[in-house]
Amino acid sequence: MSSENERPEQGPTGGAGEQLALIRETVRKAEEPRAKPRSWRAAKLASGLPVARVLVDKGLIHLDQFFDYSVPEPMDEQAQPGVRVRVRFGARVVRGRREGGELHDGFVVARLPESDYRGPLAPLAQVLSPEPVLGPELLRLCRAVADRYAGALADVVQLAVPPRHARAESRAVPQAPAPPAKPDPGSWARYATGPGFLDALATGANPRAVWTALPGPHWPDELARALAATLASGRGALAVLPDGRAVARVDAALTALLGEGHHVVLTADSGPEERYRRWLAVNRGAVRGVIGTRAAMFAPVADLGLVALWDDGDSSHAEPHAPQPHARDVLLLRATDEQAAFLLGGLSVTAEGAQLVDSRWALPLTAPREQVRAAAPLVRTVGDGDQARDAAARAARLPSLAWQVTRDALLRGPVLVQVPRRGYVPRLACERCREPARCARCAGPLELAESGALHCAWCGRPEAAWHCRECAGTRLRAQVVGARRTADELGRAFPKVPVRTSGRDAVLARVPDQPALVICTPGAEPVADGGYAAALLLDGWALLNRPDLRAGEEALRRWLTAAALVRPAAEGGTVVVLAEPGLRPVQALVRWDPAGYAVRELAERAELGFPPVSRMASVTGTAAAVSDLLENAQLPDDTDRLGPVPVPVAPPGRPRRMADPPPGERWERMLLRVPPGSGGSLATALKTAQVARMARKHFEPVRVRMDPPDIG
DNA sequence: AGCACGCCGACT
DNA sequence: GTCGGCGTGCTC
Repeated sequence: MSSENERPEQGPTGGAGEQLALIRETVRKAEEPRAKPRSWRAAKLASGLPVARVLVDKGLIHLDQFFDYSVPEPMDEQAQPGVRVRVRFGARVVRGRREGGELHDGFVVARLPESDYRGPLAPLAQVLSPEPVLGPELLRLCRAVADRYAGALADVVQLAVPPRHARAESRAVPQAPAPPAKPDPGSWARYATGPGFLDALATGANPRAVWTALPGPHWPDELARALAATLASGRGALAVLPDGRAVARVDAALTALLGEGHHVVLTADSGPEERYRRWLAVNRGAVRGVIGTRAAMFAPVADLGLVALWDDGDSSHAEPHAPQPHARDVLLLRATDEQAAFLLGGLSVTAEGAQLVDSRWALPLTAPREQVRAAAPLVRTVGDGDQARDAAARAARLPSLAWQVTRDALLRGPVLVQVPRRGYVPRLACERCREPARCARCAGPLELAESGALHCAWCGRPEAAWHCRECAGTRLRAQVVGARRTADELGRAFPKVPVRTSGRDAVLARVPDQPALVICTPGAEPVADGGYAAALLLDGWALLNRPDLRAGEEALRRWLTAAALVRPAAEGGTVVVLAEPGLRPVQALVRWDPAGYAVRELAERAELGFPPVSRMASVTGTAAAVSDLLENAQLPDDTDRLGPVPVPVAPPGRPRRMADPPPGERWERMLLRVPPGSGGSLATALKTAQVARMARKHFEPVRVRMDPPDIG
């Protein structure tokens, strides 16, 4: 959209002099040193479509407007829709004399015969490159994502189009290979509708499925076969995975299936030039298969036939940059808009996945029960009350069952031990009565430092002599212990067994098929060649006690991820989870029924009016700013307003984040909730009100966020 | 956002 | 007279 200013047309005030400065640069660049036009319009312009509509990268992006520029004749051919350009922006009249503004980067979004802007158009300053990097299809996707998230188009474009690298552009890309042959179903045969799904992809149809993958090592190959089947139809295929290790596994599987040349990998760790080179190969249509991490969700695959997303519950699928689009939503938009097949796969199922099935938008792609039984390990639970009788088990802080399983399994292969990540360590509590340990001064939660010293997590005050307020007990209970301590203690308990760790800063991809204790935090589990003999899931208490809507779903997801690396029960594979057996996520793990869990989770959320059945938005800022925005927003009639609640300030020690109020300011947050189907109008209303606020120059900031992730 | 305009009161 | 507060409008 261009602005619709109805200002009276500016007359030819001031004559040639005032425009001269403005056109000088363009004229020089266009190598027309003699041109002396009396106005911008009079410059030698492209004859057919002399106007370029431009998305200007910086400045005013909140207003989400395009700006029209004239196209100097020498740029006519190159200034096609999608190319990067430089324009002068912010020009103004200073004492009756126009001064050219700053140079900004932008993208041509359209060429037009004329502009609806009633004023003189400035010329494009430069075509940076003739490469059409923001083609009509990608632009439409960015627009749809911006609308869905009440965000600005330019913000989304910045996520979708990688930074330019001139050297990569100058290199030719190889010719696109002929479509490969249709792959065999392989282990898809284990799923009732698996081979049929591949057939549909290969014949050019657009099936949509929510796939509950069987545990074990086969899912990367199965995902690769779905991509290959789509490529066999002559169409493009895109798969988004949560991290580089998962990408590497699918890449290896697809390369084994098709060889080189049919696909590229788009991840951050290939470096900016190489990544841009691959992205260009996709954009130019030379490669039709893409496997990548989050940013690849925007990959401009030509003639897209399939979008696939693996493990949509993983938090890395949520883009951290504004407007924080989620890969699942972006791919859903693409499947609908670009009429592609859709495959949402994972070892677990999110409530969102269950909703796609519930609404009949997608079909479930699951294996029959006997296949699940054949592939899954035996899962045993250990409740909180079980005490270790064995002295060695006590020393390792393990219940006897966990101890026995570990000892037996270590004779047959590696044992995976999943421990909570730092930061997930729950609060300390009184050993006797379980009352949470609180700071005597500010009632903040107490924390145990690595040194063993006790201090308050809010005010930082060291606590030298804690005693329980309820029962006057003096002993604390650390419900879970950190990775390092667990590693130390297990190592001492099994002195002949090597201990390996895999965590945030040093993630192991694989471990060999030999007895070893493999200690890891959730998400960093190495794959064991031949499968683990057993797994201990020690973080149940920590995962399930978080005050989060998704705590149960997330706990189950992490357990399934670890447990799926264990050998099937028939081969002795055993999983021990330390959590109360009566809890729903624990039962779902024991029965290995992630889809059933998700269905119940969805039903419960529907009943409580929670997302994803209802849609929500959060509005954060000072009380005055929040109420101003909401008063002026045309919210849907059935909007439910929850709050406001005060936004907590950043605790001392933690660096201030964007979502934290600035020091000394008090922010509050309103939650808005709408019934199913009204999410779009809620986003539109908030966006419109936000734009109006900006234009009115009320610039006390208000943060608008669709689908906020952290609702309690 | 960022910057120049203009309309007000207080000053050399 | 003239300097400078900040409220307002504009950017193709």
